[in-house]
Amino acid sequence: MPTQNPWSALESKWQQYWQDNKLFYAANPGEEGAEKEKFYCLDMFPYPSGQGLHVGHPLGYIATDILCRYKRMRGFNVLHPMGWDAFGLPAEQYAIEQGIHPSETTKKNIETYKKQLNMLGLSFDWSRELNTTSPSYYKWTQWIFKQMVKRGLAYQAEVAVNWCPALGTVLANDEVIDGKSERGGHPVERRPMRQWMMKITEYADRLLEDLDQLDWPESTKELQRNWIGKSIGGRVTFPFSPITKDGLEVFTTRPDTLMGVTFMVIAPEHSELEKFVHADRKEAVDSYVESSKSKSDLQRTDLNRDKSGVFTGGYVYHPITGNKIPVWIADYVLVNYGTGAIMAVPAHDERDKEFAEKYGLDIKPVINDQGILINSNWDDHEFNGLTVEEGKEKILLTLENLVLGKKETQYRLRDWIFSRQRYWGEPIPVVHHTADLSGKISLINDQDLPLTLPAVDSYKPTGGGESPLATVKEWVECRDETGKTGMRETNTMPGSAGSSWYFLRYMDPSNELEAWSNKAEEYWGPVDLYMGGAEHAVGHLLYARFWTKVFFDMGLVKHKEPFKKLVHQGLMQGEDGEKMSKSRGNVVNPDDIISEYGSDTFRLFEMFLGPIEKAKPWQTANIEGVHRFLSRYWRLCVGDNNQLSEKIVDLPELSWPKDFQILFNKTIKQVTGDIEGLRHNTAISALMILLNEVYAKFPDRVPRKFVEDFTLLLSPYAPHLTEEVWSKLGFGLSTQRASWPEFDPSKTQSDEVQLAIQVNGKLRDTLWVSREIAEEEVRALVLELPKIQKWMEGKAVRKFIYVKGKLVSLVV
RNA sequence: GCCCGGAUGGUGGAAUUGGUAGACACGCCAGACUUAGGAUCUGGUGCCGCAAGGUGUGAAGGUUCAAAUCCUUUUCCGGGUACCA
Repeated sequence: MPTQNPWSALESKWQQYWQDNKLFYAANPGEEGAEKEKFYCLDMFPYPSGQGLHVGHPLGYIATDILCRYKRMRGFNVLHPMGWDAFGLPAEQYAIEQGIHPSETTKKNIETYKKQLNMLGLSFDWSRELNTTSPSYYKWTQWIFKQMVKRGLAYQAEVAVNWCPALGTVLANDEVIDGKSERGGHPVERRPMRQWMMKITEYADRLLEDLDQLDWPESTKELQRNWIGKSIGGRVTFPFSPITKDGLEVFTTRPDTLMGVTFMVIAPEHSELEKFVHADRKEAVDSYVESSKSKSDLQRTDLNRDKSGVFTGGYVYHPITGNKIPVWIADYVLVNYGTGAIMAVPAHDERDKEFAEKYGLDIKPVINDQGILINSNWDDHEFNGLTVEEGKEKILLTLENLVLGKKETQYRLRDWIFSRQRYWGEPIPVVHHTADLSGKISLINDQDLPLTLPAVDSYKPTGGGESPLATVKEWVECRDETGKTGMRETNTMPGSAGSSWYFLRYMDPSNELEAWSNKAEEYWGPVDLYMGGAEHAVGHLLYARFWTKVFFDMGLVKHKEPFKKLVHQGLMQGEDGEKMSKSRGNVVNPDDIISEYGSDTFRLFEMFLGPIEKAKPWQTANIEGVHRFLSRYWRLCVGDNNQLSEKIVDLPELSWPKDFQILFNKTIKQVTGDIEGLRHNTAISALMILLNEVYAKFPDRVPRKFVEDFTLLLSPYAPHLTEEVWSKLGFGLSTQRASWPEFDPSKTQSDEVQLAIQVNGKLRDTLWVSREIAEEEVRALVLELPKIQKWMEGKAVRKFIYVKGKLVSLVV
């Protein structure tokens, strides 16, 4: 039989007390408390799924909660809110599986989540709770969409999209993994469709540049840099005839290799393909185009290294030499990057080389091993002897003078596909005035927002690429303000719409738009610490940065970046070291752990497992350690009669043993630094050492001052037990209203230190000395040590190294 | 393939950023108190060795008086990305 949580009654008591007394309320500008320095600490809000929380979810919440509780004690005005990201595919699929309307399942799931979070004693300001699916919230998501349209940043386009037949919707690039849907792992194909798009590419440069000023994990910044994928190079025209200036345009990052071009390759989908195809090659080209069309993206990548292509029969002319260059088509060239065509330099590009070798095309080296241009002179154009960098510069300049080239920058980043053919999302506030949806549109008036999602029975995808909303006739057909009839847009917004601005919404929980441009954002922004999973490194985190920059340009916010510091909590694996999942059967439910050990033990244990950002396996067996520690603390403070222990007496700090005074001050220093750096595992270990030492040094009488300070140090970690002890100590207010303990810097290290004595790099002895001892004195003492003399036997000291307070190293 | 990150006892992890490797815990061993203990307390615990001592941070080299930490090569694991010209 598992033991029952011995502290369950006091846990609920204090959780209630905190809520009743608004202990975690964040003061807005103008309110009492707002004159304090602000600290905005945000956890990525959860997706309330049907499964509830597993022990991995709270990891980040607990870590930030500890920091927030500490910051309040340090006198900060702390904003620590929580909300629900509930629109989108997962919620809808869950609803379809269960046969219940998504609004109902969402409501139920949120209740479960909230109950579970509250059980953990997390200090959220629930007065600011938000929900992306509530009309009062998505009213503003729709309003933002309108601003995007007005600024030309949201537009419609017929684009090749990631269409997932099984899900019946398009997916954003970051929702597609290995050619399969992130949700469910269904196959995804490319298909042209009318979509709403967000012009994130217009902000590519700023999104890239501003990364430098962010206190984010370097790996995440690098991921975003790669995703944006900026390439600097040039656009070069290979003319159709030796005398014309129009021709096949290519993008290259290596203009220095221009003289090594031996053939051209265009993508099978290239729009100017017909211009190159020679009559006797038509059949071969057509069949190649056809075969690559039938290949899905997945097949194309599966085929991987094996390149294929055919000669078109057509030629273009080299912009400098005027030589004829054959034009091929091959599907290793992508139609949606650059110009969809490349100049092939098989001598200096692996892919071109592979292709040239397969089809017997010329290979002409133009750069030697030292990175110097060779074979690159033609007439009065002399490029030989230049370095690669000089070559890029000079060749591009030459092309510019010939009107056959110019500098150009390309990005890998694509515009954000902003529509989904789904029911469970924010309706797009647009009315179409033409039947084919490709003509005039109007935006729905601000006073008519929110445009609410109709309550319908059939929210399942239609399968034909249309949103289920299209079947709701009475909703689709509408009139605009002039009385003209129109048809509402039936696509909805993607799941990442609501999460791209929610951090701003918490700053002012009122429903007024003015809330934004006012002091609230100026005061609270940006988020000081953002905690969440690394899986959002390029999706959510990039979209949120993009919108923030747009808001900045609109004058709605004063900060260009939403999240100053970012930390990813590591993955909590199952006991088997595998990812926790229902199918593996290795999911641990926090409710079970809490009912057995209590939430303080649970909090402490999750933090004690290791560094917050590291992936680590859950180990229920190890929980005993922190539970014992808390029990020892409890027994020290509270007697069997449930009153404050009689052992606790007034004993001035100066009467404590000297080494304990040192340890006491040292521990305050370390715990303080560790909390600020989110090194909760080592902070807990320091607290354990201190408590062990109290048991050793004060078996009969425990100094009251120690109990008070220790209780405060422990309070961010174990808030329930410490509140109880704090009140038993006679304090009327919560530990959250007390000041964080100070340490005496002069007492954080002892005067006596143990030196390590090494002979020829090996540890041979140790020696206790005063910290400030002179080197000469150390030398004399060391040379007299019997063990050291034994190791020196007759040898002379060649070198004597003394590192103050640390060690002595002798070379003999 | 490319780009990041990691590898320390039986286990989770420490290590003042080049200075006594293994803190703190779990587990294990021994003991104390107990009718009893899966409660509590005390001691021990990297490996080899009775000991002196040797050896040891994925592997192999190197720099240094001194390397888990810096450099080179390499293996394995995790994450990202994939023909981006």
